[in-house]
Amino acid sequence: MPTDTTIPPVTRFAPSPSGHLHVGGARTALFCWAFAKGRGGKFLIRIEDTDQKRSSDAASVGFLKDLDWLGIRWDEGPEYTAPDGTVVGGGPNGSYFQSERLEIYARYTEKLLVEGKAYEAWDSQDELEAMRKEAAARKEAFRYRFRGEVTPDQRARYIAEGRVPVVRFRSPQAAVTINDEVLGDATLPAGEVDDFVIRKKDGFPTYHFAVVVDDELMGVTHVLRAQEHFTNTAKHILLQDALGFRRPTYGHLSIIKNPDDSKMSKRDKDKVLRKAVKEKALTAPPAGTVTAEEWSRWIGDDNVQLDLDGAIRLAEALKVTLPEINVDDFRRSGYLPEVICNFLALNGWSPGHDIEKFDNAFLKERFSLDRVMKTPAKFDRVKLLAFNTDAITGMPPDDFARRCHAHAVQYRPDYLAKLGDANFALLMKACQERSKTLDDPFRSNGFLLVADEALAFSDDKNVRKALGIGAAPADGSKTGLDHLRTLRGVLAGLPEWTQPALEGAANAYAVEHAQGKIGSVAQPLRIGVSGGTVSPPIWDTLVLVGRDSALRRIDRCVQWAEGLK
RNA sequence: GGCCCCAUCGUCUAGCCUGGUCUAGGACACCUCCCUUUCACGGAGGUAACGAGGGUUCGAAUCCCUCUGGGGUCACCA
Repeated sequence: MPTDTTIPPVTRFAPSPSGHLHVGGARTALFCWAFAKGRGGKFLIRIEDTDQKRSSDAASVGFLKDLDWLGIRWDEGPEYTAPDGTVVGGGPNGSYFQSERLEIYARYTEKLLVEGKAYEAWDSQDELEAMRKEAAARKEAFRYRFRGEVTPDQRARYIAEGRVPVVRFRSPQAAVTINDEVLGDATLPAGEVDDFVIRKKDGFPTYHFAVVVDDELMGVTHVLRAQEHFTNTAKHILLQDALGFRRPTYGHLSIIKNPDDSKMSKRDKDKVLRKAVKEKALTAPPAGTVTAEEWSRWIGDDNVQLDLDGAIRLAEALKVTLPEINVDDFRRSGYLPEVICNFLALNGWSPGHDIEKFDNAFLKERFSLDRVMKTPAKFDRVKLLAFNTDAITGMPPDDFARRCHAHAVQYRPDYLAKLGDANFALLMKACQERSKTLDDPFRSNGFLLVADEALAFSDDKNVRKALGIGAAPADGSKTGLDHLRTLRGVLAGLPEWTQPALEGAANAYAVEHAQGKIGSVAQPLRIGVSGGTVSPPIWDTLVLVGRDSALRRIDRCVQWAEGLK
């Protein structure tokens, strides 16, 4: 069925309540948004909270913040006030929380009941289980079918027994053809769909029923959702026909996988931690990570997830890196929202013509269902990082500084407190071309934060080599440590502590004492003030650390290095 | 297991619908070299794929069949 381009499409993103937006969900939302907005249509959000076992408090719509951060805004849906004060959401189609639409579903359930297209079923869980087992024994797939009329007498008896019925849909035994704009048409043979439940014992509709009713009432024309729903679609089509509803156009999106081919999942963080715990054979939580109670609950059940803060603390203690799974994880790691969108879109869609870099405006303009991939994509974080690096190094310096500052306010307040405005600006200038994320200027320069007395010098191969420890030059020439010692005095006598002054002095020194090889004096200096062999350009680093601190640190370094011999 | 879907470099993909221009293109990763005060950036090269087998055709990555492999789904979860 070709897409009717004359009517502005309406799409929706309909997740179950969640505090965090998962990468896969983000892509679905992005595609829904791009498809509708690129065609003058509407994009709406609906919360599928018909499972009472899942909490649905305010935190359940935390993912709206992530969506907004990505630059995806909805025309209708839950209300949300963006950081810039804009109020998003609302709309004429009633509550966008399914749990608040119960009377609507009841009306349609009643209609089907009256028309004989649905019926009450009184089976208990145990009885259903027995039927399933029986079918399994016969090596058949279990499909629930109408089990005969229940007489008023029987009904009264069931009620007296305290049974509560569910309502099941009397599925027509007909082949169902699903028209899918991504996968193409597929026909399920007659009898594949059983008499599934549409109203649960607790009175709530099942997902299948609520979805069909809401999509009709909200005027949804295109349903773009994860491929796991593909088979469900037959149920929805049958229901739409029975209710006299319009059939939306479908498009089923492939899942996103981890590099190891497993499905990308919220549990991946815990998986990494469990593996580390097992490898280290830990039997108790490291101090300051999680409580003993949380630990035992978590260890005892693979389905239990640690809360984010606890997981982060544990990861630090175990020295493992948690995989980024949620949009917010990537935000925290310093990825740019426009890059996330770009990359996400590339996982499953391509504009062709070897175009890879584009923004949401382009995506909106060019997105079409016929170019959506049918195959699952592996989420390649390395390529994402490369994209992020390109975006960051290509950014106007002022933008970089501004966005890093915003990032620091959120996630690195300690740097803001420690560095003054001038030094913050200098750090930005020194770091942009070597940063892959907005977080890199902070994450890789921890030495700026520590007290001089607390700076740890790392005893590794590169440090030893640069300082000439353990392997003094055979020709008797000076070691890095010798240079550092002498240079300390030179620098201490400098009239001013600026990059040109420092560079000039060090260069003059190198020409005179190190065959002009600036590297042999720069590295020892770097180790002296940063504790290691990696830092921003040395002259900037020296200024950032400051004269007094730099000299103190060099003294400590010399002392430390002498102790090594 | 039943049913449905899918299959191009290690990865994301272009090409497939409308067979020849594909000795299969791009990007990330990887390797080599260059640049370099560290790290990173950058520059120049390079390795690398049509899952297998049958057809159809003058000609197939492109069309058909089989096999193999992968995914999804079979809940009073969504």
